[in-house]
Amino acid sequence: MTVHDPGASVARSKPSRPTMRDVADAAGVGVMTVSRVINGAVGVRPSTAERVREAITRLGYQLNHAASTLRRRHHGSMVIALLVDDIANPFYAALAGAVEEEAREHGFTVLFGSAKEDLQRERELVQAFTARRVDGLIAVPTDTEMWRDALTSVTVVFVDRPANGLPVDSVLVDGRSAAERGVRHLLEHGHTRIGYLGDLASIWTAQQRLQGYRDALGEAFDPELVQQGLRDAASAERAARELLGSARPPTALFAANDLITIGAVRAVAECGEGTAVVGFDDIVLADRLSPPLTVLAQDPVEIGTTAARLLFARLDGDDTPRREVVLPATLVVRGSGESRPE
Amino acid sequence: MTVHDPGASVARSKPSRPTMRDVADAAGVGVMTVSRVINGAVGVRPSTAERVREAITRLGYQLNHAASTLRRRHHGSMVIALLVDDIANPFYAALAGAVEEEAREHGFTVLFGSAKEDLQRERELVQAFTARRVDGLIAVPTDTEMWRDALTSVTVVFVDRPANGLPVDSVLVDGRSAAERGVRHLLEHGHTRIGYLGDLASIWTAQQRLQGYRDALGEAFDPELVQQGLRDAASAERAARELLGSARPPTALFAANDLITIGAVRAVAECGEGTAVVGFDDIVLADRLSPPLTVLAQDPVEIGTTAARLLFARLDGDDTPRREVVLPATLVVRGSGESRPE
DNA sequence: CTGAAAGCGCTAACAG
DNA sequence: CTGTTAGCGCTTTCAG
Repeated sequence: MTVHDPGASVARSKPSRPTMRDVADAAGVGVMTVSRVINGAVGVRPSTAERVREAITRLGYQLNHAASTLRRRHHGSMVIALLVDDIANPFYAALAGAVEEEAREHGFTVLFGSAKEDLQRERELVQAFTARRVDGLIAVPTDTEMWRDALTSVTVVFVDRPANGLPVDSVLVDGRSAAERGVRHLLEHGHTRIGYLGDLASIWTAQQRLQGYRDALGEAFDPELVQQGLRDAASAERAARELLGSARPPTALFAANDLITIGAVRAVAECGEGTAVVGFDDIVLADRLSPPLTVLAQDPVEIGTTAARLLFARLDGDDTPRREVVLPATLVVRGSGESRPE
Repeated sequence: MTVHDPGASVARSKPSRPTMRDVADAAGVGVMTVSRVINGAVGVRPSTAERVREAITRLGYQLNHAASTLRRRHHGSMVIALLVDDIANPFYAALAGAVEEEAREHGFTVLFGSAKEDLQRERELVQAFTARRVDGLIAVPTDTEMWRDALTSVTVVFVDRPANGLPVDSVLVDGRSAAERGVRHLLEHGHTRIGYLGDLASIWTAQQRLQGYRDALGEAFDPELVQQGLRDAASAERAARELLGSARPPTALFAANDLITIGAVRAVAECGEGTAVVGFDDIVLADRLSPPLTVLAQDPVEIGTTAARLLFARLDGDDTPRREVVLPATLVVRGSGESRPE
């Protein structure tokens, strides 16, 4: 025989929660009265409302949101979903915080998922979100094509990747211009051999940034200085070491995102003393590194806020033509990009 | 008259999605057959199943998860929620990533919310989560008391704060010991006047870390060197500057979390040259600061994974007595904590 | 192997 | 001001 100590044992097999019927019975009223009290008691006698409220707290009743939205057709689930590459990346974490804040102001709760640049996983997440009938979806899409179906059932806003003709709002950053600006900055300081460290070539932002790099270099572009497919700081560090250890090493490095910049900084510190670095995305304490890190800073909070506002405007009935908001990334000069080659 | 270009205009007023009835009619079968096909067709003739599947894809049907869990009592919503202080904080972002990973392996989707140390907000979030009938909840609780009700309806795991007698599993970090270890490290390098920079005194982890600081100092404890209530890097920097600018400034600083450490590093760099620093929580590129930052590193991924595993074990039926897992924070010696006072 | 009826918890649409 | 009836989309139960 097993003895359970209710105080020390974790409550299992949760008792089935009280329903509206239970509350109605306890208060001696009909279910509709309870429903009315819960949804902002209009047209309920104060004394009755009070009795109902008392029964609610006494029974510990809580509205079943799923059941309620099942019946009222027009009112949505009041949930939006956020689909990013990886929530653990500080950039997306900051974006998520901004989206949550905006959602909260509209009374929405937020689901999230990290696709990790995996198509299968992205599909599963979108599937899970739509099955849960989210009212809106803010996403960093990997494969634009698979989104066709999803669009028919949920309002979507893309972030970081263009709509490709799909009827969706999108929030982008002009990474091409920014990268060009960053590489030009290095050229202006006398560098001619500038290494490029980038993420997967399949990612739109990676393509844009590489394009900016090429545009700045023009004739001087040398494919031997380009390393792509870098998904984390460790692989970026390896790639940077490789470039720095080659026969004719670059005198400067352009790192195409935050994780890659971290790897580049490590590599330069350990085997590329004096190599200039310009990174895409700002990093915490970048100003306290030695040398202080020159970066092209995106504003994840602004991106998230903008995307969320576009989404909620749509949910509030805005049916104007689709919009594409392009935000800038600004060059923050701190030191690492201003050293001249020997 | 308004002309809508369906290609360029954002799809509004989503057409009501096809139901199981629609699929059944389209396939010329009853709804139950459709239901059976969707939930792993056992006992359905292959040819019939095929016709149903065809209708499903043709109509673009998607199961309404809310409706389905409404009827089947025992099967839950397959959603868990994560309640943290602030998802934008890299520490919680990493934790969230770990929780999501674990959830995905169990087929669960994750809701999240940031309470931002605001009781009202925490209550609203818990309310929203339970109304959505989440099966589980991983939370960094602000006010342990308000959780009593929630516990009756959902399985909860606490992170970063103790259960206080509530029947909940919890995952903690021994911040007292870690802080004591960190401060002792400074004492061993000759520091006697060590400033303390901490978060709100109401937060359990902040209390623990302050206690560790006091334990290490013993008789030498001086309340004048203690600054609390620091909620972000900016306020931490101000507080640190104040300590460093005082008549008898400390020769070392103990920063009680990641955000505070960032502020402390800034303050030291600008007006406390040579002041030793030990920070709680590791920071990206901490090893590349000058001097490299000595920290007490917690492992957010391990914390998140552990919490999620405890939760899913409970959801899978584990009804053993409640557990309290205590993880360590390890001293990582890098340089900023080893400089000796002049 | 398949379908019809009942009902999950709630709200819309009517009655009183 | 309040209650009754129907039914949201689905699964359970039970009868073919």
